[in-house]
Amino acid sequence: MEDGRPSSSHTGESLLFLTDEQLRQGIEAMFFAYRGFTADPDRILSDMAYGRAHHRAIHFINRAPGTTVNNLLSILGVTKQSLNRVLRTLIEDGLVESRIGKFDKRERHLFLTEEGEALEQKLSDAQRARMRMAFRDAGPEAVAGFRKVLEAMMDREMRYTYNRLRESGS
Amino acid sequence: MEDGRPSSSHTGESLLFLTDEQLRQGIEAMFFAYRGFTADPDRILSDMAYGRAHHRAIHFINRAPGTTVNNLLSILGVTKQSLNRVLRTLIEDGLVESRIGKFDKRERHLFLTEEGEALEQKLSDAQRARMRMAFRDAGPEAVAGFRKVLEAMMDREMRYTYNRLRESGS
DNA sequence: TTGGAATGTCAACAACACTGACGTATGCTC
DNA sequence: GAGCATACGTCAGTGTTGTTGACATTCCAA
Repeated sequence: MEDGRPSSSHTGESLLFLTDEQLRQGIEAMFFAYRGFTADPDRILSDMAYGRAHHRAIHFINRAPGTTVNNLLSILGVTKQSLNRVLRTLIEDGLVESRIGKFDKRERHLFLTEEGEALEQKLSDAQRARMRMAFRDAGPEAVAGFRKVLEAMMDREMRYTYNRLRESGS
Repeated sequence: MEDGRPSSSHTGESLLFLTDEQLRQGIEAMFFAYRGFTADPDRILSDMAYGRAHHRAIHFINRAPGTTVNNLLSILGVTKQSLNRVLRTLIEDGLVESRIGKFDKRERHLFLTEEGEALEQKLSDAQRARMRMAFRDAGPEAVAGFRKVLEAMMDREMRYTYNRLRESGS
């Protein structure tokens, strides 16, 4: 594969990555990589009574402290009933604190407790270690491409959310 | 972010993609992109009685026709009970055919029927359309980097499986 | 005061994963 | 041929995470 021709045809070279076979390989790469991506936190969580949904909630509460339930809902893309079940256990277990809004008292602002931050750290350490390894192995140019393709693959609203988090994060 | 220094320090530039903030953004990119990645097939499947698990089975049976149950099991990384539930419905509905092994009669070799191929086509058309768009928007160099990072993110066995499928596919 | 928004909660259900146990057919080895 | 291992299927139970639908509460705003 990789065509073999001595890189003469410009169009041939620049469109090769759009063949069905290349697209299929991209699809499979996403599938297998996502498995690796979630494997480490999943292992940690399986010992406790928590799952991937708890991880996601903890991640984004840590990322945007004081976020409202509604906001978190739109980030995670699940129903409030589904999120509520997760949030309730996290609050009961003392990992998340829910404070009534100062201005709008209907809103609940979510924060991690010290204990919650400790778990977040533990989970994200594992996940970042894998990401760091992958980034290091692949090199900076590859990482830029990785981010570019992933961003192009998101739905519009998700891309917007993603970029808002990026701005606030750094 | 982006450090601000006038790109003099080579090490600073090439290691910037390993900061915690950059790694977190990589993690979030994976999360949001995977949502987009599965969104289109999910929409199609939600109309029928099938889910993501059926899609995965159909995809890999199409990709490696005649694969055994055990082989499919190791590709998908689930238990045989979980796969069996999915396979049973697909066989009952006439999308998948299971043939007894010619040499080893304990084995079952799996194939898509015409109807199964039709659904596979429909699902992968949607998924490839998104992948094609993302690849086109990002450009060939980005695609190469995307693949490089994803491959580095896989577990070893998955990387092996992924590459074996690549060889057989093209 | 009435309407709407944000939130919480209850109930029922489905998809998809898991473990554990058991059965059947087949293949391999001694 | 006997005994063990392998490949596959199945039954039963359980857990996480998602969904709808219905309804209550609280609060803000017109």
